[in-house]
Amino acid sequence: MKSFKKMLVDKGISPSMQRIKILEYLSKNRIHPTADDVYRALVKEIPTLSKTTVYNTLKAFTNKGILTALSVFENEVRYEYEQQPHIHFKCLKCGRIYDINEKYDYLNDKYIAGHKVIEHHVNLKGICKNCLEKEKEDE
Amino acid sequence: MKSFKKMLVDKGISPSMQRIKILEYLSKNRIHPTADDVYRALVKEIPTLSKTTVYNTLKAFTNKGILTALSVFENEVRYEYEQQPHIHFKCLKCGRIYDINEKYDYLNDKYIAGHKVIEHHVNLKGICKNCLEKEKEDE
DNA sequence: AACAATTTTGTAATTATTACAAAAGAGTAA
DNA sequence: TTACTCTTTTGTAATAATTACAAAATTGTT
Repeated sequence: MKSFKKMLVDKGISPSMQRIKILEYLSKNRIHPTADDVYRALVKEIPTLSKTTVYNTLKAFTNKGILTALSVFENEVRYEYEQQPHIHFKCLKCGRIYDINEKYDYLNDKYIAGHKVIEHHVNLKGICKNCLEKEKEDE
Repeated sequence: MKSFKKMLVDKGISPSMQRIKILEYLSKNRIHPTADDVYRALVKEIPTLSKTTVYNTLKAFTNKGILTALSVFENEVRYEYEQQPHIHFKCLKCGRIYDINEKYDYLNDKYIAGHKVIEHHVNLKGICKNCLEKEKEDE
């Protein structure tokens, strides 16, 4: 597996310690964290870490296509490690965001009503499996 | 056509002047406005209007299903007058949001990976027809 | 070691939104 | 009309996410 360091170099980003740690965190914690989540997790290891660094780094990674920024119905941005396009499901009860790897017809690079599509996001909202089961138990 | 006043009464919302004007604005301006857009447009007519009223009213209307709240890739909420489910397209160049009435397989009320779907949003990002044409002209 | 370029840090500012209590308005019964 | 209650609106202050920006630290190079 390609090291995070090498990955950054390949993308033309100089691999500082902070940047490597942030990338590593996103790769190992597939929980769609906010910038603040990333900061709170890493400041334990890097006590001098600054939020501005986190914001700058997440933005830079997103621009380079290393991460994807999500707006799943909330007014805070969440990030995820780049992977195959997939569906996001947000539970209205517990707030968790699930990845759903169902097939759908990607419109990326296609034209629709004359508009050129670059990104195609599918966001679902509802009650997740866990919460549905809990509801049943409570009956 | 049902009056805005009657529409509110039917939904169990007492039809104050502010509420009627806000609903009327959303109905007549299908531009996916933010709360601030609504405020700035209406404060001309209603100089005493408060932003809190706008926020409260938009939230109440959304809860009653009169409006839909969108998070189309930005960290600000936009609102639209309730209508058939449709696709949203956000232009990366001009920032405009277009409604696209293409057919797609609505997952509402269905189950996917055991999760119950209540809302299904499709958000596209790209370059809109207008901006594509302008790009061509500039060549 | 000295220098230049890059990166990180910390603080202040900005923006969207919410909390909350006082003021205003509307409806109703005496 | 007046008194009373309930609802809605208003205005201000607080919160939360994000950005701006300049100083400090780090890195690589001569």
